[in-house]
Amino acid sequence: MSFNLESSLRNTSVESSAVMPSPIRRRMSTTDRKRQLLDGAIKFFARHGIEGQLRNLTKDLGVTHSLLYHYFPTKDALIKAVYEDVFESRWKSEWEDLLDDQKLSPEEKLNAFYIDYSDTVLTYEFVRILIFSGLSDHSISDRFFEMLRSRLLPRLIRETRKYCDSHSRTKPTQRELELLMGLHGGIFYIGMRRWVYGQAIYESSNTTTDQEIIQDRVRSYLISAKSIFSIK
Amino acid sequence: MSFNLESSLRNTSVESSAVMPSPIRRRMSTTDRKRQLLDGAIKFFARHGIEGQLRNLTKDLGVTHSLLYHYFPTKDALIKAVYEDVFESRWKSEWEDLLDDQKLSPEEKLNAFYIDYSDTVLTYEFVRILIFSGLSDHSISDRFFEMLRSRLLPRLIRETRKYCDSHSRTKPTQRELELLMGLHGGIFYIGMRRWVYGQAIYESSNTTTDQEIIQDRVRSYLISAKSIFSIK
DNA sequence: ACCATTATTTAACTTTTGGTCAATAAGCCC
DNA sequence: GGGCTTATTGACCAAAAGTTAAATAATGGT
Repeated sequence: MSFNLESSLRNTSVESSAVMPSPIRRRMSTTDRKRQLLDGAIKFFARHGIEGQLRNLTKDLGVTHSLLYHYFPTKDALIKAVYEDVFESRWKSEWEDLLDDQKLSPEEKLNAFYIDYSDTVLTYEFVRILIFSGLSDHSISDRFFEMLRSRLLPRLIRETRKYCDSHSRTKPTQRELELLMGLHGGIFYIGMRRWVYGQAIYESSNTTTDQEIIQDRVRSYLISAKSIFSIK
Repeated sequence: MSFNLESSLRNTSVESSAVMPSPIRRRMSTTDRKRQLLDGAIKFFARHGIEGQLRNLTKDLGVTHSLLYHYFPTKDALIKAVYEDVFESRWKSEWEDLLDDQKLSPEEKLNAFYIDYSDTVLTYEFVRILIFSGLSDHSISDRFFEMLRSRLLPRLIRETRKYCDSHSRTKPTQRELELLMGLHGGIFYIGMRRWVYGQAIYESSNTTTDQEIIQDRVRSYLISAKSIFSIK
């Protein structure tokens, strides 16, 4: 219906005038390109949210936005793929093995676990995408927390009890879980401050590292757990 | 250019056929309507993010989206007004007085403060809007954390030191601040779980309340602070 | 070196959406 | 009750943004 004359003129005149040597059209293998688009989408949606425009996403990658539709039928499908990928690539089954390791003390386990957990989970992409998901449809956040709840929390409580000289095998109480969530949330909050609120957590001159912070907090958690739960 | 015939037909036929008695046009005072629109916008943006469509926002309120432009010149102005309002209405200057109160012990102060802080800050609207702001432009989140950093954290550290039998007036160390942020983040995480991840924190059958959780965590924080900082 | 395949682009269409404005009518004052 | 003010609407516009289809051109196989 509408001619859209001006916009056609603007597009061609500004960017790709007939004189310019047209950029070489690179043709990649299906799998490589799909991977590249997915990685780009992860980075892009992490920054701009899932409402980010596909045209901008592909502009960063040097391809047309139409190309997306060769690999993903709709924007929703792309977002879903992003969620899947970011979730799959971050969750480590080794965490369970680590927490079950017989040779480590409870404190060593918690330290090792939360240090590695922070390294893999508290990244720009993951933190932001997890929160974007939570704010909209919960699609990954639900899965993530289900894994946490069923596979990690019981082990963490078990180790906490061990530290407190208790070997009870009863179901974790609400109070135990909440104290643990205090630690867990406090650690996740490091990622929030850094990647959501944009705070530089500590000055570069300072030698404090994430590791030291986490070790302090784990120690703090265990000490107080002992103090609170050991007293009958 | 385009007639848009179908859509006109669809709109009128579904909703407001000529036979229907046209809904009475209610005329409110400027201040009342503005307040109502602002409140609606807060709720709406908290749920859908600032990318939510104005037409949907006003549909919930039973008015046309054009009416918004009678009160707010642009969408950005509305968002800014939402940010202002939600921020202004939540920050309590009494918190500083409370933490300076001479008659309370450090533990009582921290408990009272974090219980009230949770009640006012850890609401659906505030938590989500703060995070939406952080994810996009930081406009309120920066202001909020600046208030926190300059007015609350020093007082909280001072009380922590008092609890640890130290009356040092030196600038809070990174380590002290990080331990405190562990508590603070752990408490904010309660709101995250509830309003972002959509988790019911504890079963209704359970009698554990937010108050008890917070008291546990404050106690845990103080105990471990004493244990970590008192040992020379 | 050519051909077939298909990755990639160009150009369109459609719907959505922020924003404008003249027309309408609710409430208030006399 | 009539008229004035202005809150409210409805129709509209233009740009944004998702989606599609035909045209183009890399690449690999023969």
